[in-house]
Amino acid sequence: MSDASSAPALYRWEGHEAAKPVDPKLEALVRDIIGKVADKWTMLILEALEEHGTLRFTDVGRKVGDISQKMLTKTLRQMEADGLVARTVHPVIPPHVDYQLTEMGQSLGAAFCGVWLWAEAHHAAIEASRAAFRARQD
Amino acid sequence: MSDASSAPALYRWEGHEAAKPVDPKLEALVRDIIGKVADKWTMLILEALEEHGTLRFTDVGRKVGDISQKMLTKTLRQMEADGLVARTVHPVIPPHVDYQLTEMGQSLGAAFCGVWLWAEAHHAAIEASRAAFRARQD
DNA sequence: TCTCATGCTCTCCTTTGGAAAGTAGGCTCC
DNA sequence: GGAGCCTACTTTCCAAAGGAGAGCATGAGA
Repeated sequence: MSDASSAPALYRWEGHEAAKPVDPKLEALVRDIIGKVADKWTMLILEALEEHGTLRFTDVGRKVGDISQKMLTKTLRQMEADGLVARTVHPVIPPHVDYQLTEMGQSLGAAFCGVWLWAEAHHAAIEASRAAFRARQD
Repeated sequence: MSDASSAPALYRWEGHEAAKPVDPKLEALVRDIIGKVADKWTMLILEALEEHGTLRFTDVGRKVGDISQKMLTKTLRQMEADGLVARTVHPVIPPHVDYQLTEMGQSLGAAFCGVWLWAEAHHAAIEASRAAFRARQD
């Protein structure tokens, strides 16, 4: 992905576009996916569904924690559109909607597993870094 | 942090609480780390530094792409505070500042590697899902 | 003297996200 | 028979996050 080899590589900040020898479509798409997927709520919902299997709307919110209904709706919709979760509506009164991970959602959950493990493994080091950084600021 | 005296914040919407056998402190901390780390810009910067080694401020911005200087500064500062990147200031004129991943940053990059691979492997399926979802909406 | 280079910082304005109230509609309880 | 109730949203209003672009410091070179 090194574009420094032959491209002038001008600043995006100044209105130019960097010439990239990589397929720009794929690049943009992967970037878009990362932008959607590397989201706090997406990760948290993914984890909740991975852990509990099938959940109803309110239960997802409960497992995730401090999420507003708006973001819960929006994120679930986005995940549904991307094929990460399956949404099953039972046409009963009162409404009953189930959410569960698709196969693709499960594979993404597996991919994120390493990040969770990393967070659990390094939280002490991170706290130490933050304290040191704070001290350094004075 | 946890508003309930002895349980993590659950059932925020209705003010109830559910018994979770997990340590709420660790839970909150890991959640905080995920909230910081599961960020579009953090991931993109991490990837840029992982791929190119040491980069200067403007180069990071160039490699990342469409990032505002404000977010670049803010995200780099956050990553520095968390011990993910090392910031080296060479006191020359004009200013010269280098950024590179710490060991911890590299390990996080490795943890995220699976997500990048996932994104590259599933982008076609995601696009198909989106198209199908869009069609379903009509 | 004037400009440039670099790593920020500041200001202004748009977009995003949170809190809470509203909605649909069959069902139960009085 | 009508007053809620239940659940999955939706809407409204407001605060916070984020983007665009200009400004700043400061010595070197033109």
